[in-house]
Amino acid sequence: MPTPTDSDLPASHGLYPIRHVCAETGINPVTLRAWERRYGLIRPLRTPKGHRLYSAEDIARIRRILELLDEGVAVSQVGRVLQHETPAAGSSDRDRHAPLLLDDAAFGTHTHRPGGGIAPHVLDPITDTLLETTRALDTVQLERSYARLLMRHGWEGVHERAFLETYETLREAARHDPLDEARFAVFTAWAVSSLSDQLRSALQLCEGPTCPCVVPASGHRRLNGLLLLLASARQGLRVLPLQDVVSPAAMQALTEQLDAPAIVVHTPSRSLQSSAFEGLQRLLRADGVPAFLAGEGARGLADLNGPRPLEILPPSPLAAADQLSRQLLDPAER
Amino acid sequence: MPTPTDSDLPASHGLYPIRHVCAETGINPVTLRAWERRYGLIRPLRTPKGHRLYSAEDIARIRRILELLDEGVAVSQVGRVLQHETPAAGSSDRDRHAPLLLDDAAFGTHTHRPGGGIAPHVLDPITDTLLETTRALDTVQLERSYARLLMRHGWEGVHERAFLETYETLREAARHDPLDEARFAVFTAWAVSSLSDQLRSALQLCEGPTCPCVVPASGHRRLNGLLLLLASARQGLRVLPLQDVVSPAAMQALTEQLDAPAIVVHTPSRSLQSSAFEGLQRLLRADGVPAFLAGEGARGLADLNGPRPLEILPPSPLAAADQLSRQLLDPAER
DNA sequence: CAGGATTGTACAACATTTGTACATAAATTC
DNA sequence: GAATTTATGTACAAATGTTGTACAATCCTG
Repeated sequence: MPTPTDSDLPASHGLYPIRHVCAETGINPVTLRAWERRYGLIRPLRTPKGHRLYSAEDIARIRRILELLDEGVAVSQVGRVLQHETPAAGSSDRDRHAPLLLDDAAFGTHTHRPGGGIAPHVLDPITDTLLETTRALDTVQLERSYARLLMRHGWEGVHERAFLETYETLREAARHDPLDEARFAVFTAWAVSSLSDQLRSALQLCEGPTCPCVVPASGHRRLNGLLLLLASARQGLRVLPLQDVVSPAAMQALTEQLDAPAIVVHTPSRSLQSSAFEGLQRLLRADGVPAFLAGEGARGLADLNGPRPLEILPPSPLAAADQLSRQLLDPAER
Repeated sequence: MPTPTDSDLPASHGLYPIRHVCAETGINPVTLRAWERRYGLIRPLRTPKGHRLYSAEDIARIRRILELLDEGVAVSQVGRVLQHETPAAGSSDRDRHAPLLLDDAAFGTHTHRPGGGIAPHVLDPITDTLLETTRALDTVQLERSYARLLMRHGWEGVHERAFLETYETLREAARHDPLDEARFAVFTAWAVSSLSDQLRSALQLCEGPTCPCVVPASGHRRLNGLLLLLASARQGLRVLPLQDVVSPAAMQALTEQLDAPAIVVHTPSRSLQSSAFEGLQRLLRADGVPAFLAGEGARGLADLNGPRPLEILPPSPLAAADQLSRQLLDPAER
């Protein structure tokens, strides 16, 4: 067994003690340890007694860190950058340079990997991307992927079809595999939050009369409702989102108070507690401003006869939004 | 349609502190902050402690702003121009740069609104403001008011008490008056959306292991759950929000896949369909990583004996988040 | 020209970041 | 076994940031 040469490096193993690394890079050992402790920037191997052993890659990584620092990146953020620079490196590497504690297991390698998992290729390529990214269960990654898709294909391009298609595909897959169920849950949560967010932004730019919209609070129609709201708001229609559990009385009061020109009601899921469902029926049957019926089940609700004018919107959220805004917005302002 | 630059978004995912941005662009940090405060020209990300982090895009945007200023455009108008220039690129971006706050305009210490105050002053003044604003049923205004409160009292100041107090007050009022029910619905919808949005932003800065959190999908505990998630994320804990309808199997799969150090379960509403409720019980009874129980009813769930370690969190969402992050995050000098 | 809004900057009071120092214990080297 | 190096935890301090408030110089506008 060759003893490590005294003065210099045990280069035979390619592993260097901290003193060598510091001499090489000019960093104070204390700093190097602080980086490791605080940000997990480098995670050297250890001797059985705990002494650090840096590999050549570690040193290269440190050099890269110095570059980034020089560039002005905050030390606390360097880790994130590096993580994105070396996404596909072997998972062992990833473990080693993870932030402080353990790290997440998978994260979206997301290079077009047609050999991949769940999705057959009949699907829209956009859907494919979304699905692929969702597999990693990393919402931040999902966010990025989504932003990129938006940039490439435009809002309509992504939401015309792919968005709901992704949702449905995942929903289907969720039936068979618990992990897919988890993916479905994560995607749904993210989607709802993202759409709500966009809705809020879009509404800031809307003017004109407010139009209360009753949309499903839960269930698989929820995204449809949100898409309808968002698409309408993007056209400039100032919608006011309400969940389908509001009482008819509240809706009436609201409509009056706001002097709303119309209300929109999205078909609720069948599973909705019948009390709420009946509430909606009662609302529609009551007198008042015109009501627009959205969603696949709209036709079924249109039979109610009452004094309130009812109008059926197309099943596609985007198309429905088009028609809505066409009828409710003053053409002069657009 | 060929995309002009199909190159991926920012090659550098670096996030820069304000000092670097200022050195780079020559703007006084004070000015940069004033632009943000007054016109929302750039809305950088924030570290959990509130330090600004500018992305490469942000810097590019600042350069563009300087160009416009040079062209003679008024600072106050730059936002409008930019918004027009960048039409449909991710709406979330639009939100990030939306104008929001007022400035030096001395908004009085909220003594009396000329519109006639109804709320008795036993309530927190912050609550009072929120209630007052909610009366108008205008979410955009609510947004502004909220932003102002945040500025004045800080996030904790607003959410420690006032936020939920407002919610409960409205919920109570909703029982008696349809219009108040409508207000309650509007406030809730807005609150959920706002908190979700903040959560998404906060998560972008979180590192470390992902911690799945089961929170109520609906009902009056929903905001509690969201607050817990958000407060935790603000401390740097990378939570993964899941609604309380996920199956135990999915949770197990998820936990394994992510190699999560623990799971968090917020007490569901009693009204939760018993199947889902039992699912949670089953999940808690199963073997696995430690589970933290949050919410007022946590104590009631802790009796289950199973192999999984259970720990009860304080009922206040903020306090719970504190404890959570203290136990799950690396104790390195925070 | 007076009164008001715009807009860049200054300052105070306080919090965070981050490199480094120190004390103590343990390992390594000679 | 003495001298040196390292690990770990705690602690600091200087630089940097943050918010709220204030103010002066401009620029409008009637």
